[in-house]
Amino acid sequence: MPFHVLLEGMGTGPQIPAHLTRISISLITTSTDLTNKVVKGKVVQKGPLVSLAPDNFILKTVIQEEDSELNASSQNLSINVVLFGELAKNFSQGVNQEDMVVAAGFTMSKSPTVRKDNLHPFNLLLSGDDACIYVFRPKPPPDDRSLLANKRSSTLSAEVSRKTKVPKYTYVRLGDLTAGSVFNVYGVVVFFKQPFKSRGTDSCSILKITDQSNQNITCSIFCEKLEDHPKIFQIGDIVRMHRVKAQFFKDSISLVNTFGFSVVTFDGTVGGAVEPRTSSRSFHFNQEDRQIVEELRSWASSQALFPTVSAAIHLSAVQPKSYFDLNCQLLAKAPIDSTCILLRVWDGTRCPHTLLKVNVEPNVTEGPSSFSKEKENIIANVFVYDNHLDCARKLKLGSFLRIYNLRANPGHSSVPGLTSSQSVDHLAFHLHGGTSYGRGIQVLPEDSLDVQELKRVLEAFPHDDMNEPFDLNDSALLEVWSTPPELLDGKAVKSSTERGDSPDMPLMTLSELKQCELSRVHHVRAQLRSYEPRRLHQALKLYCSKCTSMQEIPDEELVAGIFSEASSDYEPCNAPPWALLSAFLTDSPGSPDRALTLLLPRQLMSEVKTKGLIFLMGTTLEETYRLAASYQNIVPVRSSGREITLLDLSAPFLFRGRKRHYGCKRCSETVLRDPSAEGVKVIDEKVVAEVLGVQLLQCVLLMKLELQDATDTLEVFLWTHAESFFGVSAEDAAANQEAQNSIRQTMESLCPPGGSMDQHPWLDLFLTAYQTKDDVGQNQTCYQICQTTLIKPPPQNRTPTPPEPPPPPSPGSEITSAG
DNA sequence: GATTAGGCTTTG
Repeated sequence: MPFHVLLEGMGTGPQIPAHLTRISISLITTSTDLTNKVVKGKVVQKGPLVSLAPDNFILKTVIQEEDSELNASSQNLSINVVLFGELAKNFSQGVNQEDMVVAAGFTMSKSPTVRKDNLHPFNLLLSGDDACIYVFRPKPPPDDRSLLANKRSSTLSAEVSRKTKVPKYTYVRLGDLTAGSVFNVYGVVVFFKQPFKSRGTDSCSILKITDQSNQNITCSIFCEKLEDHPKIFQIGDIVRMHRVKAQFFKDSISLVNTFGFSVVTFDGTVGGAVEPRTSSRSFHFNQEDRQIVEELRSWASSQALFPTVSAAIHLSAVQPKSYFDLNCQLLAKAPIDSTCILLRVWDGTRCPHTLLKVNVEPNVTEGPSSFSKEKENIIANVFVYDNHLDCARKLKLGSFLRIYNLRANPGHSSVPGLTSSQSVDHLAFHLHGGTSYGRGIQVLPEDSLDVQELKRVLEAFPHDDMNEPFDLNDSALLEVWSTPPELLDGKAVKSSTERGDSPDMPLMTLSELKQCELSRVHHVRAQLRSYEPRRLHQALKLYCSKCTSMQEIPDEELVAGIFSEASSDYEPCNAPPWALLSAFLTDSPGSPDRALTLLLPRQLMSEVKTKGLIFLMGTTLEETYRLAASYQNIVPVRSSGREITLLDLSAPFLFRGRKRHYGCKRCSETVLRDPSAEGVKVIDEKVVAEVLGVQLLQCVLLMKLELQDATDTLEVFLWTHAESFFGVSAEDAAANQEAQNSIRQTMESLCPPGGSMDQHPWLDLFLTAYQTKDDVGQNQTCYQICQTTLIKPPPQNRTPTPPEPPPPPSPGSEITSAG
């Protein structure tokens, strides 16, 4: 188990093995022997958990060594730690900022961000079975002694509890409650009300729960903080509450939370994952709890306690005048008046009834003020009233919501702030004031099934380039970029731009731009002060248009490892009927004999070198590269059992000349099939990907530039328009030296190394602005270069750059580097 | 170790 919670001052429980010795972070160098070494430090920064593929995560954190007796110097006491896989997930869930941790089983790599973050020149990498994190926790209060467990990790808590004495919680059936006493209970939610502000100091949630004793018990939960309330999303959810007091009210027993109260919620779906939802920093959960949840689920499903059909429906199923729950994504919002906010949402389905259009001033709209026509047609306008305003204001654009007890209202007469007259059968949606019927809004967690389903549907909708240049969510983008720490926890907010429709877009200074509203294209003239990454290969990323994830190009070593592992695992296997198998032994010097196998699709054999494709098994990465010079398409394969399969998708699935093509691990379902399908004239990467069930990753360029004019400096991204900016495709840049040289020369001409700013040419650029928000609601504005094409001067015209800006260029296609 | 509310039969 790579992740342990240690309880301070306790002699029992997991311990750091005695053979491990601690070294100071400051002493880590390439020549340090890392065998059996650990480092200890306090978590001073914790980045978000970034999902690279299902069950493959990455997380970056910074730890700082605190005690000075170990330090040889006070230099380099803080170090970036990158965690992979399950460990990253456990860390994300179980470790908080300020926690003291010990890392073991790490490897090192050079820190690419050392110049920027001034941290240790190396990063610690924690991946694989040897990697391990120990977390120190203060001794728990007597009441919860030994009950610490890691959030959401039942196996972990089981591990911890086996080794420590656990005074068990006992749970009482709802039929056995007696007034005046405090109990721990489990129950199935049959009714709930979102938390609302009470007249006292707290918010109040009302829920009604039941269990096998068939009692319906009303619970009033008072908590000051919203996050401490039960995280109930729907009827049928299961709650576990500790320390609730039973009391009589109106001839029946009800429950109220009391001191030390805690609550954990589970989805009620039979057979679903038992994932605890809670804000508790520590709680305990073991096999017995899992069993209780599963018993309650199956009991509830046999009882017809509530309609099996969820109250949540898609917009496509909405009936006028009905009440329903809606799972949706928030695209924009605008205040209407002091009692009403407009939320613009979609769920990717088309309502059969025409949706009401609402005209709102663009300058009061948060998010894009308009979308493409097609998208507008499926966006629902939701008017949110009164007590729900507080919650609505806090919602972040892009978040996934469940809106409870929404009313589909025909006509516009009841809609405030409208001037346009619209036909009465246009539907508007209202979340009325009050909390009856569970009315309210919940933000759905990203990992919920509802959100996963929503994302699937929304991704199928054609992307709206005009308004959403960033298909990728910003937090993933920022993470790929090793962004400054202040942005690391930034949550994604929908981005927006509009094409500037004025042919004479006014030029503005950078400082004016910073004051300016979003949702516009801006025209600036500036010099390039610096850029990142300095090494071009680091600017190349792989982007999946399906799941919109962005990832690094796997490094050579990793890929070579996959090849060598695959070739050493060779077993004799059967050729599929559509291919000829041809195997021979290779005895390249210095390596043991290996079987090298060619698999030739029969139909393509005659032209295998010209337009064909071969499957290759048993070669090293280097051999594959060499062979790729002679064959049009090479798909590396391996034996698995007696079958032939593709390699792990961390490796390229296809070599085409000097180009390598990668597939998305998350979105591909690979299968080995005959590529020589009838009617295919040219076999290219798209055809091969399609046949093999691979979701092709697109090679993209991503750079960060620092601009400067007389008034200010500004950091901007160059991404979606990078290829047209350089006039070079990212794919070419990945495969061909000439293309790389061209980009490098361009960057050097815009930002001459070692030159003074006088030698940096002035650039006319169009920029789009978009916004991210951090957890405390602070706005972060980001910029991207758009619609700007670099026009290179003819080579004979290599004169020094004029210090004065060039004359204004024609719009749309922009100039300019005179250097 | 007080207080809050104690579902609902909808409405802009």
